Amino acid sequence: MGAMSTVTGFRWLTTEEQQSWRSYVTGTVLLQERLERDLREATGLSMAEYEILVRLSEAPDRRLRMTDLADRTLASKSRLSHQITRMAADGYVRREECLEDRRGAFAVLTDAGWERLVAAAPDHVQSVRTWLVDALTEDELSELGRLCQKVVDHLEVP
Amino acid sequence: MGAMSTVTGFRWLTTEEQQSWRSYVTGTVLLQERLERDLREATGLSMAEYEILVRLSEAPDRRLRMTDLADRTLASKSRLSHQITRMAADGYVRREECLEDRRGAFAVLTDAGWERLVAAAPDHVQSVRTWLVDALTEDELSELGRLCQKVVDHLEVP
DNA sequence: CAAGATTGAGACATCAATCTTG
DNA sequence: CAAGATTGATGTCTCAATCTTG
Repeated sequence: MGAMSTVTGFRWLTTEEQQSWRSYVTGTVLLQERLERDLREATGLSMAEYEILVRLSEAPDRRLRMTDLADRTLASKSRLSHQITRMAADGYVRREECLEDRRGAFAVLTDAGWERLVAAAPDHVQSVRTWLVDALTEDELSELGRLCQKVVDHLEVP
Repeated sequence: MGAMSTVTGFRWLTTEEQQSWRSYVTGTVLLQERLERDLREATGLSMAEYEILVRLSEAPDRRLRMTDLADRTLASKSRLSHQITRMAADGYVRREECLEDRRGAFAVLTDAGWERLVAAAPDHVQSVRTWLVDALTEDELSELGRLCQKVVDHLEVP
């Protein structure tokens, strides 16, 4: 497709940019799949479920408003609502109504959910360490974090 | 959860490692969603479809064996097969049998598929440029690519 | 039996519509 | 009307099972 640039004047990616972009896509996809698979095999949880358990466990009274939880887990309200329905059926969370704002709803971590998280966390952390942290030097990991944060900031500001 | 380390001796992530990991997750998820949405709105294609069109367009005779195409698009055989079924129904690709190995099958890019790719490519490249390339300096993008490639190599070798 | 590929069932995501309360 | 949240329909992914040929 690059040949078109001479005709249209459109700015394609340079060979080096393409290469970086390719490495980025491959790395993020493969790492994501590996972590997802590790977690699933070790604990039966998906990353989405794990993230929800973590966020609730960190919150005061282990409860968060649905919108708040959706923001923190990078999920849409719809996706989160379906997910919470499933996790409530499994007994890991429950819904509670919000008294201050009657439109609102809380998702609350149950004791079973807490136990599930405690049991799963070491496996997941080990997996992140094995496949990401140990793949890079300390400085490289910091730099990766910094670059990703730059991308985040650029996405949110423009 | 970090408090457990004193009891169990398990090695959790340090604050800095956690921060890098968080930025990484947020960045990759948000960028992925943004590019997916941009492409969908501009062209009606998903990234998965776009990737398939690209890989086929680059191949000799615009055709690839299913397994080969699956590898290049980082998809499972199953996912690719379903996807090709849908795209064939839309007229962008067609299946052809393999004469050398009768178990095999080719996916072949149709003219309509080629036209679809040509129409979509500038939008997608612009989107990648806007949200990733322009968010970083030239050196930073190279470094991001290098770090991701290190992760890929580490995943494949261990 | 292994490799290439497909299929169907069930899990999950997305999108638009809906309902309720501010 | 906007914001918080849920729902149902539809599309896509995963997993295990299957079929065919090497």
